[in-house]
Amino acid sequence: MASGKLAGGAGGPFRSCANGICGLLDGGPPLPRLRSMERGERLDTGTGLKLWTVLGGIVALCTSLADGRRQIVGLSTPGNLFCPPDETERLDFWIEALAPSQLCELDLSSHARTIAGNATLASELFRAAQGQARSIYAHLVTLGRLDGMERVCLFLADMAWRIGERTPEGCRVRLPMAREDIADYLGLNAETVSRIFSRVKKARLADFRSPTEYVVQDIAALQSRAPIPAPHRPAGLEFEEREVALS
Amino acid sequence: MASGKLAGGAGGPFRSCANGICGLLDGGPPLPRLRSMERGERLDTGTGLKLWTVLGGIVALCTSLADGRRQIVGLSTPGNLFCPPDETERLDFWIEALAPSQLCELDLSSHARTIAGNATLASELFRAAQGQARSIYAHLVTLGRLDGMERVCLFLADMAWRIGERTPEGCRVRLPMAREDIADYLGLNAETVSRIFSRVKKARLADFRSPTEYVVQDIAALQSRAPIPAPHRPAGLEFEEREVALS
DNA sequence: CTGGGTTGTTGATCCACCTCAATGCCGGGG
DNA sequence: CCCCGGCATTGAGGTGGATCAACAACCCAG
Repeated sequence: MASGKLAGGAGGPFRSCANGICGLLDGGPPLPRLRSMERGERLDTGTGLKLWTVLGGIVALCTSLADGRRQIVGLSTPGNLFCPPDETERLDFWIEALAPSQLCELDLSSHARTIAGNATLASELFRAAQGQARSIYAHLVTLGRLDGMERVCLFLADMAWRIGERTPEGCRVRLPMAREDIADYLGLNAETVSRIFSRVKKARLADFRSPTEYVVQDIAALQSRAPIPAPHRPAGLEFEEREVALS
Repeated sequence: MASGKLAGGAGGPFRSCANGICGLLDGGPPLPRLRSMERGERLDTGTGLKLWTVLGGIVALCTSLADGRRQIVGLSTPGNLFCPPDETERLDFWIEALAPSQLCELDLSSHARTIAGNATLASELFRAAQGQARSIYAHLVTLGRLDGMERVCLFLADMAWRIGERTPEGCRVRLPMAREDIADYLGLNAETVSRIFSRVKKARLADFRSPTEYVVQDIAALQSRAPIPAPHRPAGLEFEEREVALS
């Protein structure tokens, strides 16, 4: 009999990651591995089931096409947990730091039997994957049906929720990624992103203090420029804070 | 002690769906519910965890935006298993038949405790969700980075793998959905889809015998028009055929 | 067979975004 | 200090796909 939290809690993401999931594994090797990544550094996801938590910075899950076009399929900011597709059916995925980042890797590939034998762990993983699917769907609709202005407003609002800090003059965001990266996430190109930023500023939806910093007075107004809402909670695979009783 | 198959097998998808998953539930009510849907008919996904298998026809998982734009986020053809996002965070999803279809619904919402207590079932669900995520990622890259011609070629090749029948003159496909539906799946509009079909025919990549039927000589050539491959296996949440020992 | 509704095709036009190119800005190193 | 490389911004011009509209093909009912 044991008990643990799967996320959040006093220890922060790393502690909870280690305490929560690892507590569910029966006596394997000490699993969590801490990594630091420079901007632009890539990490191969390899084979087998792995989970990552972002401790600091911002990382992207990326793919590229045969001709070099890149698409970022997901962003993770501190507190997010994510899990790349384990089998890459000729689409190769990698993890890339868009700014200096720290993350924690949990390699579960040698614990397939543990997972198959631990219902609590397996159903938590299932719940988490369901949550992740939800945010991919939202991104998919964004790419399929929204125009540039709508995509950018949604993105700026999303980043404000994720990493903005409240100040007396509004929500201040230090943008930790380049225009190129934003473009590859939104299915646009860097020049278009830059142009739309100028339009956003002119429309007073966000105030750009520098290329890497903006202040939003009214996040709701910003995201209502798009006909679907941005998630108020950070997107990505994430465990909710709740107790789970283990058997 | 019991044993079952989670998909495929002699009984076809319905039997396996009933035999497999239901066999994993401890004595609840007989769960699988058979539904017939007319073209255009919608089915609300409701709340709670539900799984569907398609027995015949073709169904789509759809969303729409505040201004009416529709996006089809996934297609399911016979043999596919799918699972809509359970919580619709202000994005409303529904299931829509694009042609007369039959499907089988498994309502697991009252079996949360069973899932949390049955490691085999929970880890199968997790594996299935992982597989579903993989196909959403592929679709996301399609919408983010491919042009119209590439999207359409990938789609035609995908449909050939899913529902084509081999004939001496090539792979013959009866297209069970309207141009509008294809457009909403590919993030285009109906006129553009029609125009691109004409280009595909002119390029002899596929031979349209009628608006709803085409023959492909070389599926590989078709999908190689796009820089990423179409999945050879039908996309969507799908259980592989394999035995699972239950405890 | 005929008429009406639905769906598919094709054309003309427009516009959002891409591409290419020039310039500006900033930080680091000699 | 200047120079240089990387990134952001802005402009000019081209294009793929959307929009609007006309028409053709087909299905079904009467």
